[in-house]
Amino acid sequence: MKYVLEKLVAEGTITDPKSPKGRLIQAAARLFRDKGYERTTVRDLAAEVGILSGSLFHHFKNKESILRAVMEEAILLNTESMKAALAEANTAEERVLALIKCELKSILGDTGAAMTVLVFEWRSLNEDSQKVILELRDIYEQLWLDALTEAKDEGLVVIDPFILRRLLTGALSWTVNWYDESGEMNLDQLARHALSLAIKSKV
Amino acid sequence: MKYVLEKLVAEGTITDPKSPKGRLIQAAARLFRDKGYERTTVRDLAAEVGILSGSLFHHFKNKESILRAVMEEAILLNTESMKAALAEANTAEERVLALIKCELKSILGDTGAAMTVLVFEWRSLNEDSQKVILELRDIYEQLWLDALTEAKDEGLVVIDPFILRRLLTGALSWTVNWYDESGEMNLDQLARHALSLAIKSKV
Amino acid sequence: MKYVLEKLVAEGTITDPKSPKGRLIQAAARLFRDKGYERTTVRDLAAEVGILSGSLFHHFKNKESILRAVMEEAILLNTESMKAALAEANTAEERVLALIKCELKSILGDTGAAMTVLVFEWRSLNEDSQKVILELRDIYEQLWLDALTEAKDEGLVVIDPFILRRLLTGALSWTVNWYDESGEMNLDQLARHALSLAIKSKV
Amino acid sequence: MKYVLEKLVAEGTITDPKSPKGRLIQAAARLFRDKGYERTTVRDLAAEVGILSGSLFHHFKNKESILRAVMEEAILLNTESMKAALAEANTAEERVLALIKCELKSILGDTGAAMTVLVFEWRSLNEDSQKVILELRDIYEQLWLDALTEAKDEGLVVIDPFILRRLLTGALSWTVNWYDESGEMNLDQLARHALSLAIKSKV
DNA sequence: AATGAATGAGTCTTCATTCAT
DNA sequence: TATGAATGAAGACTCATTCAT
Repeated sequence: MKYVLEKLVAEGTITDPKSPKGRLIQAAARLFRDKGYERTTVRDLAAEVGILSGSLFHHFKNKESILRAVMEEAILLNTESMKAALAEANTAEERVLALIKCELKSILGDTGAAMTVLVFEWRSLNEDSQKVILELRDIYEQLWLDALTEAKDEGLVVIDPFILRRLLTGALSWTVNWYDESGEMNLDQLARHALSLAIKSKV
Repeated sequence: MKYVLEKLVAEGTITDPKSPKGRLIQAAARLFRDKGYERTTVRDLAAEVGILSGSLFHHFKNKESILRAVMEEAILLNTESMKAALAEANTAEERVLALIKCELKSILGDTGAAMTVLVFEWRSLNEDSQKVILELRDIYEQLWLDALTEAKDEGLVVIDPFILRRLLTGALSWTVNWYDESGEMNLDQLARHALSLAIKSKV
Repeated sequence: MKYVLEKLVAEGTITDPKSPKGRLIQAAARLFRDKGYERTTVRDLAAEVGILSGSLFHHFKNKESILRAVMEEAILLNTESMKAALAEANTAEERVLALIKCELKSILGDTGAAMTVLVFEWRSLNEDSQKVILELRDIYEQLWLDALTEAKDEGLVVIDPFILRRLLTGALSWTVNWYDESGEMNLDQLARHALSLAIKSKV
Repeated sequence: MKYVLEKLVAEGTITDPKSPKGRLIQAAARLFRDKGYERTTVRDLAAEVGILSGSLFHHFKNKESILRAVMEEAILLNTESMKAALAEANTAEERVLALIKCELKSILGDTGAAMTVLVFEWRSLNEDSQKVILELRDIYEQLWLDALTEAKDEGLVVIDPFILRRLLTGALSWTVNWYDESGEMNLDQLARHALSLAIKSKV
């Protein structure tokens, strides 16, 4: 899975997380999640990576473009991760489970901060940025819709895939507010619980 | 159901929505949802109810206390509505459905803006306010837990009620982002879809 | 000495300190001294006498006129007290001592707050008010100058009465910052110390 | 005497009066004296040194810290000046005279505005700042007390040095309200008049 | 006389952004 | 690239004053 990140960095699709700019994006994701975009000052951001606020504007045009980068790179990375995971799954049910796991990982793992920001700070994006992110989001969502439609065709799912996806989106993204990875339920188990909501399988 | 609101107003538990202060709370809920708490200025709030910004501070100590009132009154009202709905349900399954309907109404109906604010602007609340709201929230959540535990005992639910509630919380609150009441699915149908995720009934 | 106050109240020269308006003036003197004129709000003033801020403006045209009343009445009262004290003194030295005592009483006694305000909040007075107070002050100061000039003529004082008065003004008014009436030095002793600075007598 | 200032600037104890920050402190002293701390806006301050109000907060955390700097630097400078003056005096009487001259210079000369502010705006300082200034003041006052005690021991002074100092403090600081350096009495003569109040010498 | 909601100008302070070095 | 002083618009909040009741 690490390959995905490396590949995207090599391609130039996303910023190397070890570069100054990459570290800034990561710090921003964390700060925006913890304090909110509006309450995070460019001074906070700069301090987090050890530069002064003025220097930030050598990397980004303005504050909003940092927010956009946070969101953009998170989606790009997670879309690619999903494709990789789907490629290794063999049945419809496996594919849905793979997507659930992948989404949970993106929400609860390294890109968690960015994913939370994606949900919570959407309004802070200007219209142009929203449009760009929305397009990326569509690609991502299409992977889900394809898998759920397949499951429906096989009788694993009873309700409309479109509605199911939306109920699942909420259920999964909300986990960030309660799931504790150091608790007794691991991420795989959580994924199976979620799957049990979505699918009537023999599990 | 209107009785619930009237009763609470009469008690003095929540502000009369037709009073200046009540209209301010409603306007604030809408504005905070649409623009975010930080991006909403006190001038915006005042303009919305036709007063000047300084006059706001006759009703509320500061901006944050408006946010708190929005959240507080929404929870109080919805808790009471839930109790009323539960009182009319006769079986465990009916009770779960009643709760789902009630929560959907609170999210998609009149208090929808306030409920969204409750989720999205939590961080803008100071610690004291958070504590107060958290206590109100506990009362509300206990109603859910009781109903789901009962359903589990009757074999209608397979996963831990605690986890189920949390998955449902996410699924239901997310509806605000996609459900269109003027579409072909009415709120009752949406509630039944959601119920089908939670419960293995003969439905 | 109480007669002086009663006489002035009876004449209508100063406000009865037991009337609402009179209590307001006294409260204002205290508040203006303790917090400063600017930092004292009309709400503070109103609260101190148990009314609401709006009601204040039935007694006084505006905040500044309260300040002016505080100063005006303090000078009027103290001027009258001085005249009474001078009338009872028989020698030049006694007269100077009488003035010192009288001024110390005005600074350290009931009108102390007002006298402090007179010194510290002078700039908060508008030009017209300043002119009015200045005229009252001139009358008061003439009493001093007459007594010191007489003492000079008798050889009790060596330096220019004008300069001496000014040095004394500072020395006496500053006592408000350090003199403690519950300490071991009483006001009479303090007055004699001050006299010893001013006069070369056989004391 | 100029050496004292230069030394303190070199040490970093006080701000260079020619630096932007130093000019701000001087302008603040003047403005605070003339209009009062509360009535002086940060815009006034900024305008006085030719910057915009926002830029002020690069030099000072807030308005109050400007007030504190005004007071702090004035005391530090005057304490040092006093030490230098004392070092050049040879008798007890000379030392008292040196202190009087020094204090008059501080009140009527370059630091006059700051010294006035020190007296008149004390209440506008927050508790912490008051504590800091009070400690500096103690050092300064000890120099006075030592000199007066010595004079008392030599029989030049009859009253308690502590009380004498306080009477003198008032007399000297009040000069700011009346002494006119362009008048016929120069500062040396004024100092001798003040000395004559304090000391029974052969003068 | 008293009330108290409303006014609206004014305050300090914050902060993204710029730019000469 | 980095700095950091300066900008200037905008924000929350305060407060003396007014006025209908």
